[in-house]
Amino acid sequence: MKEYITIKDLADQLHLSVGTVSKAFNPKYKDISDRTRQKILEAARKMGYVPNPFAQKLLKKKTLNIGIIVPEFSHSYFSEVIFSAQEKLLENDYQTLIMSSHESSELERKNIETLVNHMVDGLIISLCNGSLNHEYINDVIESGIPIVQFNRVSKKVNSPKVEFNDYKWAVFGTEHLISQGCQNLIHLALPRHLPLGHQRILGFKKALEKHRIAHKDHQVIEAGITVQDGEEAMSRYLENHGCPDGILAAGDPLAIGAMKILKRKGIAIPEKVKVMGFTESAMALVVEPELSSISQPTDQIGHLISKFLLDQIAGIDKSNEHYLFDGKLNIRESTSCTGQ
Amino acid sequence: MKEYITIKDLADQLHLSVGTVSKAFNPKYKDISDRTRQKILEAARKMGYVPNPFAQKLLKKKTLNIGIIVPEFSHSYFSEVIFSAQEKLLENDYQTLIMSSHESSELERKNIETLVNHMVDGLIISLCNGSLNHEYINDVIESGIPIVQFNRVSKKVNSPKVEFNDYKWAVFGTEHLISQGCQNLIHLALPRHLPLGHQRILGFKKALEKHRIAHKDHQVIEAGITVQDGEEAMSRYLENHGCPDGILAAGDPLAIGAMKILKRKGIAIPEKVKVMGFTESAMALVVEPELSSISQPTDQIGHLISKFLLDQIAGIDKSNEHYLFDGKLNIRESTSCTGQ
DNA sequence: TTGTAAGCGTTATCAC
DNA sequence: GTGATAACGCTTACAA
Repeated sequence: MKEYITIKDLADQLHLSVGTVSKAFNPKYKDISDRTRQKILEAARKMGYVPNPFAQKLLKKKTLNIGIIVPEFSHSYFSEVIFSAQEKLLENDYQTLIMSSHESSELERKNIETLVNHMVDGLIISLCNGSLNHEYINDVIESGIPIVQFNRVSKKVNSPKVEFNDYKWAVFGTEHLISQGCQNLIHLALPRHLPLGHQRILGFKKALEKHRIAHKDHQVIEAGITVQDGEEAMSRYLENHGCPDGILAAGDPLAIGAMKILKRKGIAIPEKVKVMGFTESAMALVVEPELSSISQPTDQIGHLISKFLLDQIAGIDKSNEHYLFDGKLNIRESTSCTGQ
Repeated sequence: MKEYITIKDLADQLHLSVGTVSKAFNPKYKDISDRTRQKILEAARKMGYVPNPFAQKLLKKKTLNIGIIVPEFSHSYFSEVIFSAQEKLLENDYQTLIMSSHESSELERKNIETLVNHMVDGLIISLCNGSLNHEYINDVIESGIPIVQFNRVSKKVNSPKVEFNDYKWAVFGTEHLISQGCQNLIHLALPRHLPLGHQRILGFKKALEKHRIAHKDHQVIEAGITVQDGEEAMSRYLENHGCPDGILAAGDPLAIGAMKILKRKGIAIPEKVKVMGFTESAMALVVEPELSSISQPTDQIGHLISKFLLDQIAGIDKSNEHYLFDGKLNIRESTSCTGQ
């Protein structure tokens, strides 16, 4: 066990009282001579003094910890947002406790409980697929722990929300496909209970209507999340309805799954069918042909969720905030014949 | 700010002293009647009492915090190891503080300082590329904070080490290529100062020697880490030395970069050249042809590093441990003509 | 300008 | 069996 220098050690060394030494570290105390302050700071540096954060946390009744819960962090979207949030929080002297629910509502609940038990002053959360914890989370907020939701949010939870403008960018993505000549489009959608998936569906339909392209219900397929989900949905669709000429996937993994099946069947991308991803990941540049996708400003998202949470903690109410970020359409080979 | 129930609240409520209440929660105190203990536990449950961990940490001089520093966590290898380590540590009542050095020696140093100042009881670390912190880390250990190294370790740091058996599996990987008929092999290596990269180089050479395949120095190329590094190295090699018939890349990204260039030049994989990755990532299944690679048991790695650290904290010396994990050779299309 | 002392929520050592 | 009290390291109002 490491032995740390305490304020008392410093005080003894310098023949001062602990009170005086403590004040030296806090600029708000002007009632201390510059000379003693310098002497104390100097000695502290030399002896390697660091204040005991637990004593501070105990006294101040603030944990200076923030919990972040995400459904998974193998996907780079979440690791990027986490890194950026952590950076911002650290600047404000907050430590970050990161947990993953692994898309399990139960584990999500356990994680929240762990963090709420005195560990954190606030919580940043992206709900897992099929989360049943709305009420519990509202209780947590009620009890005095502010929460910020991002990415996968629930309207039932009364907190600031940070999302991507899924509707708008689903329109843009679809319109890009249309502009490339697609007329028989499908949308590989996320599980229906994810609101962000719903917005993408609405955006897809809106674009079709705007361009007066008739469409039927079966053109929106509730596929899932993973590469495998994409494969299965694509296979099923091909069997039942033949080949579309444009696909808007609600996520890169879905798009990649679909591409696997198409390539296996010898259907040329982008000549016969154009494919568009969503929430760009590193994989977009690895598949062949390279996948057009919509990138999200993970850096800005991380900073904003931190800011909202810090505001809430400071008593500035942001619970009605609902910020929608814009992204970028990255056109690559999978949607542009000319790009070939 | 959330208001928590304290031991004092419980004591007042039950007309008992704080001392008695405290003892009720710790089974080692037998000098308390079963009836009062039950009464206390009951009341605690009802009122939602949870002990304040900061008061405990302060008193016990144990923080029950562990720091984990990795060079990046967008790569799934690290997120998997972290998740598994966190799971094991949580079982033992330890919280995890996760930080990323983003392959920067400076940020790595700052992260270590942050964690040390937050008085973590121990540190798990995978060094960044080009880390200059050996001495500082040894000082940290010297000061009484145990450290466990994994994946990217340095011999100069005196701590338990957990690695993959890079040498052995580089031999296996290379032999697989040879068994598929390759005779003109190259190795796309990691930066030279990474010991794990060095082991893979030695393994590659060993396999060639064992099978009496002549080779020259230029067949081992210090490429880097990223997809782009792989592209550049491959381009350069093709220009200067023509096309090899087998490539062992020291990482999936390098392999994928090389494949991009080969495909662009119209060189058929696996017919003309076979490509093998290392430390399998999700990308292996996304590229085309699917990439043969060597997978690592991230779960077991996470558990073992946690165990080593907990042992060190408990005073059981493991500083001379150097565990080498074995992996699995996953053969896919990129190395098997028949698989086509 | 500096020192004193109470208190944050626990645990553990003694009395009673 | 239970209660009082000191201690962990720090901050802060108040006294000197």
